Amino acid sequence: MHRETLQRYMNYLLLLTKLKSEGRATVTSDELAVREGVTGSRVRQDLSALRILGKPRQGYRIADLEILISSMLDILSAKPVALVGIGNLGRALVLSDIWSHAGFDLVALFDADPAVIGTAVAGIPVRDAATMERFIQEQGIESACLALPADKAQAVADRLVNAGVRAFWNFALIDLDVPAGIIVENQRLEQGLMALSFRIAKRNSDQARGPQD
Amino acid sequence: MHRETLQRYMNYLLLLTKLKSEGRATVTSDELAVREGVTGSRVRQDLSALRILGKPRQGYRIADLEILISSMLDILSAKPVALVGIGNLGRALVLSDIWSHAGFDLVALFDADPAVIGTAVAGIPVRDAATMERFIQEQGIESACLALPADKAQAVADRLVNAGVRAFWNFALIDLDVPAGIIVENQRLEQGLMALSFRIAKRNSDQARGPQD
DNA sequence: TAGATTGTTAATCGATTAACAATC
DNA sequence: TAGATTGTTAATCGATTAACAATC
Repeated sequence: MHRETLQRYMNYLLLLTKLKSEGRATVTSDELAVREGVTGSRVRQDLSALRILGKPRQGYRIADLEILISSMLDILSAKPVALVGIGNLGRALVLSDIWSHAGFDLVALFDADPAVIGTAVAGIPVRDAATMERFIQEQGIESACLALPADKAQAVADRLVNAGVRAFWNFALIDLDVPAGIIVENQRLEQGLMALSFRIAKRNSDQARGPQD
Repeated sequence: MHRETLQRYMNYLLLLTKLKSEGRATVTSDELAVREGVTGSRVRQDLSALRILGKPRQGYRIADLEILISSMLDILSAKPVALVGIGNLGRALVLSDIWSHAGFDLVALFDADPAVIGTAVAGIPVRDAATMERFIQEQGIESACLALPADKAQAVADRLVNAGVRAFWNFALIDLDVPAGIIVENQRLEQGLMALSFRIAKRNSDQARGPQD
């Protein structure tokens, strides 16, 4: 599946939650389309691909859509995940409520700093990174979030792969080198900011040229 | 410009930095293509669109590429930007080195919590959010990063727009309502994690079915 | 019933790849 | 020179839109 398509499904889900909070029970393809900047045709094809059926004159049932898109994304289950690196970013992530929304259950925190080992964040104890492999193996944890500096990420990733981790959510600005079959989802904050820079430059030059062009 | 294309330019830039650190001075379109998972043809078209010229048998000069892609993204200048919300996420962002890499200069921090007002992060003083509008106006700041809870983001965005801010990097999980011409770049951490969930589910089902399919 | 909206096929559009003469 | 690689045009491919019969 194309990344744009996946993005679209996630945006549908976001819109559905909003519509539901407004008390709506059904939604038409054109409504979703307008908010997503695409045609109703595209939406109907997306939903059709998921075997979701609507009814003429009524549209689609929001509750059905939510369940089917969620199950496609596999965010209804709760996959155990460990987070390594209890710095400011790590803490922010631990304290957020994104884990359950995205189909994960944050079960373990690790850091190498004696000052934070033994403390707890959001009720989850911070364990000594030296004990990482053993815990990961015993618990059968297959996903990990790396909230570490770039110079430490590769070494930690190597250890985690050896312990059985098969999927990473990586915040370090580095291309991790992992064996085939291991998934790395890079969260490059820098790129969001660069994209903003580009969009500002483009808007300013467009406005300078005038709207006729 | 399509979002995928913009992404590609940013990835080229990342690869160039890496190649330069390895002592390379030139790079061919096929080299960039392989690392980006695209054909040399696509790379040559991307670079051609930027009026970047290579030389047969040698490829492109890395130094030239870096400057031209950077100037297209407008990350060579230093646009002043303010950050609102000195929580864990805000601190992590302030302490990162992404601002200058992406063409921004972080010049002001704001928070409403008396406990942090008057303190400093990375040498930058945290100001009272009550004085936000005045400072933004006086300094002519046109960009802002929102590292706030979703329920406070809209109100702060409204105030900032009134004070002259015309571009937002938004971490709050909310669709900001802003006037036409104001740019909002949403950094949805949740979506990265959902994408990981989907990729894991897909890999696991692919492996279960076997590689023949 | 009448008509709004679906589900699906065909048409369009744009992005990507292929091809190859030009050239360093 | 010979040949690797560019720059660019044509071909292909896939995503998006348009169209419309089916239907609730």
